Amino acid sequence: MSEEQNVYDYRAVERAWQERWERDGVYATRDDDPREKYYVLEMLPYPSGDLHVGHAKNYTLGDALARMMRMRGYNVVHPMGWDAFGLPAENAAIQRKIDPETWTRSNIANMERQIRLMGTGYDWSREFATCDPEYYRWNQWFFLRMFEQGLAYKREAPVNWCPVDQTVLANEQVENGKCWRCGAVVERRNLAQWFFKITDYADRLLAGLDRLEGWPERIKTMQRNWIGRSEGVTFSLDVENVDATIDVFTTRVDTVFGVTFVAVAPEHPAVAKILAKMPKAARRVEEFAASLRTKSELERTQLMEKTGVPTGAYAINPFSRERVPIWVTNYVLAEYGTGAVMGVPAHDERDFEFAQKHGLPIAQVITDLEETLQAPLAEAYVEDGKLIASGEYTGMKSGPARRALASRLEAMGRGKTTINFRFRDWLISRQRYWGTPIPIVSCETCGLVGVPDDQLPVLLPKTAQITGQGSPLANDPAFVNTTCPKCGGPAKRDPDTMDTFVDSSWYFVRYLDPKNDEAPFDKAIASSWMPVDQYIGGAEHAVMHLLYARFFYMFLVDQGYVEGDDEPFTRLFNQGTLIYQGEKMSKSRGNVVGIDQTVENYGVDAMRLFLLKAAPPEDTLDWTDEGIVGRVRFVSRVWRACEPLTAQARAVPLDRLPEMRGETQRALVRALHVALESGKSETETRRLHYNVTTAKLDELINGLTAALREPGAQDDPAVLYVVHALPLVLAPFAPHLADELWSKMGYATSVHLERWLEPDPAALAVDEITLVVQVNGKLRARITAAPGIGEEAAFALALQEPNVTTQIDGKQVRKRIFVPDKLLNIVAA
RNA sequence: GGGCACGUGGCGGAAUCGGUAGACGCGCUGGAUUUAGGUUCCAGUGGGGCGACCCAUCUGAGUUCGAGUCUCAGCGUGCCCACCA
Repeated sequence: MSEEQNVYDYRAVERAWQERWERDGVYATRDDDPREKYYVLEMLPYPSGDLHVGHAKNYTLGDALARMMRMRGYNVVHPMGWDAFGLPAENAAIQRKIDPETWTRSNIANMERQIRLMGTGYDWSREFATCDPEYYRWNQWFFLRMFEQGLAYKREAPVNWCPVDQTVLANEQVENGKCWRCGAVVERRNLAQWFFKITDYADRLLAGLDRLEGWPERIKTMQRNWIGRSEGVTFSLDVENVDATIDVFTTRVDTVFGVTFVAVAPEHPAVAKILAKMPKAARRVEEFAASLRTKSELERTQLMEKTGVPTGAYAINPFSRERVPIWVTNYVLAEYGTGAVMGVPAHDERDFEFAQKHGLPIAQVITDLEETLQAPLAEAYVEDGKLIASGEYTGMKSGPARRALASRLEAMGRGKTTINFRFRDWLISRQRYWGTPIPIVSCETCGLVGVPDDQLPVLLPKTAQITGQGSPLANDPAFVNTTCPKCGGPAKRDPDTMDTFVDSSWYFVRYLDPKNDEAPFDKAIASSWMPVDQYIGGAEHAVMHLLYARFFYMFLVDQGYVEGDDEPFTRLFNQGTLIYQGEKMSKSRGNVVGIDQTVENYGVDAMRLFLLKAAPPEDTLDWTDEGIVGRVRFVSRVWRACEPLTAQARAVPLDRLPEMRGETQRALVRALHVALESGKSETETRRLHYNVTTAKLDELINGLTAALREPGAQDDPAVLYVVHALPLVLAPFAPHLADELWSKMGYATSVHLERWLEPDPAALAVDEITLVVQVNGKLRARITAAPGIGEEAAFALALQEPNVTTQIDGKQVRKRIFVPDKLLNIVAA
């Protein structure tokens, strides 16, 4: 056979194996498999249209892990589906007059084709799209269960409104005051909306993080910051001559003697009562409030100076009995704490700035322990310290003073210790079409009534007009007008749809029983597979999806739908993003490298190997068109080295080490076992640094190529042993090449159903080691010795090295540090 | 402004425990094969020096027999949060 004919035809080989895997159901998973379960999951993709190599990076890592775990003897489930609801489909409908469903389904078809093209080993029998009525029916069903529990509720509140997308947004979906989707500046509006009471789970969501040892620390930190727990006290201040009290929350009650004003949000309920008694102030306060109402949250918080107007009323400090003015301000948020704060300019930066601007007194009541602080303060002193000018509490340190003052407030019946959270309930209603309809009917006599379970799903109406003007469901009388399930009278359907993050909050359980039409999933089946052992996805979901899904799953466990731990994702791996031409690869930047072209030009296995090899998976990866060439070379080298020997190789058994004639053979077999060891340890430690394992594969192929140059190599048992084993070690990373070689050896079943070889300590052992000799910590010689050489013998050998003797000549050996098989350090002076 | 992470050749990166810095790949240089180009194979490739050697992991201190790795300070980069009382 000439060299030219032995070219690896990756296009034909890869296509053939993908078809065969599909036909033979190689990646289908059974519930009754007795092996230990392992659930690998990549975050559900949104079907935007086309995959690029950034997606491929994500799926390749999950696939390599799934294949590795399967070969290590686990019953692996590795499903895939589609996060199919969402705004882009609706925007396509507005711009191109395409039905959102048609647009979405065709994107799914294309992306599924591309994922199959990548040879990723999913169990496609579990696939679904969240826009399937068979799926979103159960969103509605869970919504109703939450509604019954009071965990889903409707209330009017100031909410984030995106003027471009014409819908409200959850707090988590507002980034720097702008819409996470379109970037428009978000407005505040008072609207009646549906919420999930995620704040009921605040403590559990926090406590659970401490148990998630397999999560990146930074994601846990982000969730902790987002939840934002703070301990303090809430107490009430009387308002002079007005029948109202103002509650304030503070973490620094030790500064309470320094209160020189009270600041309230314009929306605070006490404001109206005060203005009724203060007609002179009413006009300026109302004007001020009106000027704020039209401002976006962004302008109100970030771009504006701290400002406010006095109400003319005074509050009484419960400790000092001092009268302090009540101001309406722009920097106190109605939605956080009590919507009012005690103003302590001396010890809070915001209050300091506000007091300076409005000429309010600054009363220092905390000093540093050395008492070096001089009044007047140039800036707020916000550290803990020692109380001064604080009545009977003067002289106490901040910590004890906080406890003493809190007890006193409780004794006075004026306050209590409080835990406050920064995050709010999850706003889940959207004034858009392409989502799960909220299964609630509003009846004039019965109020809000849940749609009965046997009438689910509430289907998205095909009749709705999607124009971008107003809410499509609200504008569709055929959908809205209905009868009340309770009294039968005329009623209206809720015109909103659910945030698509509801869809992705429990999909990972549905995969386990995807065809169930009597329940969202079978309890026993779901409980046997959950939790997800390894979840893989980007860090952009740290405080959205990953928080919502944890909350949702806690609810599922509480209600007994699933049994077991209430954390759904045991381990989380955050993939790094992909960089191309100096920028993050994305469709909107127009710098994407497509899957189809890459696979056509280089082959799937080369693409996978490059994505695994170029950087550790958590790092950002630079895609280079030159870099992948190295992997194409690797694939060809494997093929040229192994293919001619496939017929003979199978005769050399893999259950024991082969005959090894010399050091070349020992080194070659060792290189195989080093690669096996690397793959095993990267998987077991969950570090997943297969970039290192692929480097070991390079060394193995370099060794094999070198060994094949020696005469008689074609019949060398060590060479044939390595060739025989190679498909097994390649399988997780280059699955097509591995199966092709395996089948050429005469095996009838896929290599992916075989066991990964255990690295053999005997193969890894070396018969000589290099011992580093240092003098005073500096490298002076390397000596070759047998493993396990003793300190005295090593020292004797070291003294024969001229570089060592020169260095210690005329000095006294003070000390010797000996690390067996590694190093001898001679300390001489 | 706060928090977290990171800083190693021309480039991506390796060094999992404090113990040979730069594995492996890309690129580059030279050679063999080839009519030529490409492919493939071989050798070389951090800097300095003829040399035994010296210098080198952002900068500066420190701990240690020994520091890319630990500590402190500074500089730089990235990400997240940002009037949260």
